[in-house]
Amino acid sequence: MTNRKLEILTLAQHLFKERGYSATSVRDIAKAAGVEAASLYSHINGKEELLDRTCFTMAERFILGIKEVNDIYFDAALKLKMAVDTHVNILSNNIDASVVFQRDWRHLNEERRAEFIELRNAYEEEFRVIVQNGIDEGLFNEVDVKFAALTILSSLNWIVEWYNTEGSLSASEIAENLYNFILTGLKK
Amino acid sequence: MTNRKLEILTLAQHLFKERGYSATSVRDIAKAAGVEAASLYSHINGKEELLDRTCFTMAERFILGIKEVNDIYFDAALKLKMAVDTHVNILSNNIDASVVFQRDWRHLNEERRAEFIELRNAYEEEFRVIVQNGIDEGLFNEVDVKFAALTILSSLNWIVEWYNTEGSLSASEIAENLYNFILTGLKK
DNA sequence: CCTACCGATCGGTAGG
DNA sequence: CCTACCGATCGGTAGG
Repeated sequence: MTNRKLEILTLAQHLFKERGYSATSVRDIAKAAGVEAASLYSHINGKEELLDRTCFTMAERFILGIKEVNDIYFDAALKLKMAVDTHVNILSNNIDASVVFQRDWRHLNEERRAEFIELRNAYEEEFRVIVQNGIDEGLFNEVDVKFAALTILSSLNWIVEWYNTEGSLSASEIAENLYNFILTGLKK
Repeated sequence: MTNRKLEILTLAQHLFKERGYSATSVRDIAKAAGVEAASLYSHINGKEELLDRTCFTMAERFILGIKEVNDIYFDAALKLKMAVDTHVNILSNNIDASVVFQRDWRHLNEERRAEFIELRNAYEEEFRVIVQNGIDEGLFNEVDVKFAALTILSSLNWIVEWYNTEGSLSASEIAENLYNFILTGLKK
């Protein structure tokens, strides 16, 4: 990918985040890039390619992250801690792309959408395995594993709605707070 | 609101949920209603009215729900339990509208969007107050109140992504699971 | 609720 | 990277 193409992709991701994929026109992206709409097509195949790259690049990042965590750590609680930390770090380092990844994957074409859902399921499965390990090791309560994994991921994903790089909490601090919340809850 | 208008609104909410507000055309809605696009305009003022009604009707439901909870209960843990139950019940009884409420409010016009954000903030504030009460009463850990309220709400809101009325868990069971998770976390 | 139609904008192409 | 342009579709209106 050329520098210029990456530049266009980054601009597009920002617009997609702000307005949504469908409500962002090729002309909006062109304007942000300082060129005419037609000129974009010497760099990209079409609008959908920008969505596709965003969704699959993010999916790869998340999957790579969780695989690394699972390779390095053995204790389920530590695995969960590191998985949360990795997830939050990927989100906070790619806020625009993360929102698109979470919200606009529905606009992928049928074939790619199916592939995307498979990748997302594989990622969620890794979280389920960690929770199951924790239960087997006697560390975690005997919760519904599927339910717990979804709840954990949803509490993580929402941060893209309010996270900003100039906020009082760093990504690592947010991850630590979230991990503590997931592990011990509100109760004193 | 006439029956026919409510019918059109319900059909629109379903399409908005599936495709997103921007990617749903007036003709899509008309087709679902079994009429020509022009015929819709004897019932509605425009596409945006359908979004507006959806967002604000849901906002009112949530706010009414939390006010009722705060009026009836005094103990912070019980308040939280009932707030979670009410929230999950509203979500599960209005899945289509809930998704639109959560995702597509961005497409409201500037003025209405500002009003909407205020309502949402007011709702979140009620959750913050409950968490703060719990801390003051010595029931809850001394967490960051704003952070905790956001995390609680995010873990609740995600259920619209996978909830289906024929699933093995009822809305009340889901609410109970979520409450237990929020209160005590994973740790044994 | 319909037919007929509006101007605006859409994603994208041809040709340079 | 541009000008010029394409057919398709958009939200919506006029008039019945």
